[in-house]
Amino acid sequence: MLVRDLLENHKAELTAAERRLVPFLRDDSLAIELQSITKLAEAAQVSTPTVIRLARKLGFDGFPSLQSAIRAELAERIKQPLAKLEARAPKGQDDHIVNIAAHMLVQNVNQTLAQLDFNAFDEVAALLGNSENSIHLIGGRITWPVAYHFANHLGMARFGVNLLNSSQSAWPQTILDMDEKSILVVFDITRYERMMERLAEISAAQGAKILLFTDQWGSPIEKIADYCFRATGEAPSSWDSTVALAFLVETLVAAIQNQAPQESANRIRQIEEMIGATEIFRRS
Amino acid sequence: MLVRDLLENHKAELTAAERRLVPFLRDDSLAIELQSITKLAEAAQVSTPTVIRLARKLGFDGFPSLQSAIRAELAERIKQPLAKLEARAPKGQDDHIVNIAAHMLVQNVNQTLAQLDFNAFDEVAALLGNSENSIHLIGGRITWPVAYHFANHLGMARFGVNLLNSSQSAWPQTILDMDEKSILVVFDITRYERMMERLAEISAAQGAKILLFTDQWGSPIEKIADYCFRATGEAPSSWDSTVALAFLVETLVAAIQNQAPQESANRIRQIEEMIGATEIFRRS
DNA sequence: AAAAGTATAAAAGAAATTTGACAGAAATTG
DNA sequence: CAATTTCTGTCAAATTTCTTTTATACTTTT
Repeated sequence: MLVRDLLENHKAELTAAERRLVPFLRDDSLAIELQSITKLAEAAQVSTPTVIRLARKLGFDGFPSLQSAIRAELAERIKQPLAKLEARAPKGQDDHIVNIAAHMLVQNVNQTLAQLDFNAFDEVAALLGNSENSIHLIGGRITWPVAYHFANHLGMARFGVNLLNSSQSAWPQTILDMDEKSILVVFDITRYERMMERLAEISAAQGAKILLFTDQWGSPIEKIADYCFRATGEAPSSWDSTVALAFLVETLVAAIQNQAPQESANRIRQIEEMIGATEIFRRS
Repeated sequence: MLVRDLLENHKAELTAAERRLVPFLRDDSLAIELQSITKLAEAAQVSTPTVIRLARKLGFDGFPSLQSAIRAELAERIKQPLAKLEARAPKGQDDHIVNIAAHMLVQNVNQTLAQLDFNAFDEVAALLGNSENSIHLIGGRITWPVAYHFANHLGMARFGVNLLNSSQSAWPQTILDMDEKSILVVFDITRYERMMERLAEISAAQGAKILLFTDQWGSPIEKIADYCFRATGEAPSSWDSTVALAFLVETLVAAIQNQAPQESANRIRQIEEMIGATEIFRRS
């Protein structure tokens, strides 16, 4: 039962001083601001014993219990930027791995969004969309497919996209080309790979901008990265999920495309034509 | 100056354990929930002295100062009545592309789950987990990274996983090897690729089982596939999202691992040891 | 091998809560 | 209107909880 409802249920028993407290318990921002019983009492112009007496009347142990109940409710309310997934496995299969995974997915994306700096996101989209900059991408053991996916779509939107090979022998010539007009996009999640850190350091020294995609723990590359996005990757297996990373990447692609819808459309038409020409693909 | 900015400014000085704390300081709901330094430390899996060191590094007296700064900011943000419910994306950014994309993601996964045959899912997991079967994977222009991702994880769980190259010159020898003990995993979304259909037909003729991952419209390969999963891929760009596909794939990996947790654990340990031996990766 | 970083645990310190006693105010009642 | 009851605030002391310090051992990195 929510604290609001408790207040409603007990309103008949409340005394004048206690009623003065009610608005302070119902207002979210005040609940956050007024951390101690003393501050709350002062704000509501009552005494601290009155606060405790009210908490007891509502059925709590004392003030801390009441306060943590309020906070838990507030946190729960703020927590859901994403709608919960609806689908369920039939017949009491609530604990089917698919449902567990779906649950984790929502959590991962929620947490990723919670940490996302929208301004940085927009800046990065602008940076990557600007074809004066050359883009180099590198992924790790697990994240390489995501880097490929990103490179694939970036390549459809613009020129100058280069996916680095996982074998380091091909790196030197790429590094040589890096300058202030270069962006190195690094995907680095646990277990963080030392060579990627080196690559980032060297590239940064050449003047390249570093854009890092990492996990909830944060790669050491964060220290030198110009932009950094963390994507939570909890999974019901021993390995980390890269779904939230893929989500970020696809959304960046969408943002870039939306920046220059006209150019984008042109380029897509050209690609489509080329696909038709090479006849690799089936119609429709 | 906001705590977020302080974190950004000091990110170069932060150590690994301190970085682990960052998401907990940036996420609103966590800031509300985690009241004491002890709970925060436990949640972020660091020690309480680490929390205090970070607080000092950011310029605060101690943990309480840091915490009240965070709460003050949060209260300020929540205060604006309009933004009350969505404290996340500030100032009417409801239509920010990230929010739209998140919305679409949920829809995609919901639709994918609604269409998912749980029995088929379990059967496929058993099939793929059985190391008597050899597995061949093929992906298309857009879906190749997902195929790679799947192959990557399957390869960590078992032997006999073979990712087919996108260039068809290498296909014949693979096709030759296919028999009743073979499984061909095909990723085929619009624009459906004719060569993949051919490959599936030939493989089926050889006796191989066909497992198809496709989009909401359904690839023509569905006709000959033994198992078929549809993953919806609406995206706020001109291209389709493969996030729901990646979700299915990762969940299958989890299901396979859960079938034989012991073997899995052994294999993982071996992999970890090998990683240590080759010294490619940084510890922890 | 040395240095930096980190966890643990115990102890000290600080802050907040709670208690209890009491007195004054307000409301109620006869 | 006076007596009574209830409510409330003040204050100080007791208690509890939380934070901070310190020292040590262990791990990781250089």
